[in-house]
Amino acid sequence: MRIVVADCTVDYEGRLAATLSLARRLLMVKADGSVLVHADSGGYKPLNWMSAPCFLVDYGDRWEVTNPKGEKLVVRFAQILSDQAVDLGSEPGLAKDGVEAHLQELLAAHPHEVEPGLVLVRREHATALGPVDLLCQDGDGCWVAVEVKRRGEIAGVEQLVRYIEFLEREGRHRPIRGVLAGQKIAPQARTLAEARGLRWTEIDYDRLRGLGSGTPTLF
Amino acid sequence: MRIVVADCTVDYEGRLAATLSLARRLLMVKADGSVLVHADSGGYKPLNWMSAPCFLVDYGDRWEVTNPKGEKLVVRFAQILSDQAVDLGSEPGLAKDGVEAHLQELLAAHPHEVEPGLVLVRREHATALGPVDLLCQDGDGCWVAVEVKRRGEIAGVEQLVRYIEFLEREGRHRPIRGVLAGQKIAPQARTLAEARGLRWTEIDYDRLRGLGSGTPTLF
DNA sequence: ACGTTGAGATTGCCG
DNA sequence: CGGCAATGTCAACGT
Repeated sequence: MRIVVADCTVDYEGRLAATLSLARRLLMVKADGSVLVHADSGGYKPLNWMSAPCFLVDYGDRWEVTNPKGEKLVVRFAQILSDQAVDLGSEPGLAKDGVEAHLQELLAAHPHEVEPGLVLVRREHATALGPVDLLCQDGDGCWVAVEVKRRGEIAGVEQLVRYIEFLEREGRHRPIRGVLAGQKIAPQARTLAEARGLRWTEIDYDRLRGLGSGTPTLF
Repeated sequence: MRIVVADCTVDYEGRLAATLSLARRLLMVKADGSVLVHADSGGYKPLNWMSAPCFLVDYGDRWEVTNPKGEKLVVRFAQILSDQAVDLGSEPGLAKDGVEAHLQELLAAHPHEVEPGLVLVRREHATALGPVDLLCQDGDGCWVAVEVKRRGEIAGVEQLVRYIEFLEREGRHRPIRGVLAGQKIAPQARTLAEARGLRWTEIDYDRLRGLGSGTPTLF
């Protein structure tokens, strides 16, 4: 990686056009060729960047970075204050815990947390439109399709509607109704779900995690 | 800004839990307190980070970064190879051109570019499901809801369907039909739009920009 | 190879 | 201030 601190202007032309006027900034050139332009604030996103694969030509007073899609980033230097090269080696990678997959796993183990009386029949039930997260049955034998989202939004409701429509039409799981389950369900998603005749429910992830991922103890 | 190159491990606990095993990485501490952990590849996004507002305590062999929401990032150092402080000053800011807002503005000024004979009645017409980008009428007095997208995809079609349904049911704008307008309309979006009885049209942004944003000259 | 989906987002707008 | 949508997403996964 190459780390440069410099007074510069930056111009990007590609998906849109974006310009940075003269100021002091941090530039990173990663081993894969990608270029990042960072200011001293503004969160984790660079002001401007070019993602790999791309090609950098260093003219000394400016960099021209292009990629195969025809996008172009030009950095013009007024003054270079620091220019440092370091070899970082390879990255062993990031391990994550607590994403949607975990929520789905926990709800699969505890379907009654979605709705009392619910029994899991199949997880990731395949349809032509994609997999239904949890396919269940309630105490009356009615099928229940559960869509699990970390955060439930309108797109999740639409997705669930498509599954329900498909399963209704396909005929082997009738009657069927749908439930959107998530840590948070957005107000507009609630409104749309209700308008579409679907239930929604907010799940307490911490409580659920406390129940464990195995079969719950009965006594 | 403080720029550190070091062999380290990183642990994050917050919205989720994420762990990085020992490797050489670039750490940035911005003036607003935010911390970024970058590898030598992987696009513009850091492996791990903590956004401002947050608070860093430097114990020499480790950093503990916390924020008011109770999230925590811990960096443990095995070896620090470089530690550099630079003053970047303030950032004059990024100027963008060519995003969805521009396209909508231009189409509001030139609705006939969406469809000949179209007249704009209201921009950003509010409904309970969200604002309709352009509410127009055609030469026959039929209402036309126009959804503007930089890139038209399936979600845009679904969005337009919801608006049409709502406006139909609500009754004050009947009859009504819908048009999806964008610089590019994805093949799947075209298919779905047609299946749903909606029109779609691709807009030549450069040509539209040439027409200007004011009222078009008649003669 | 391409389409789909999820993600610790961030910003701006508007109610 | 909160809800909501857009963003030059990006990466992983499945067909």
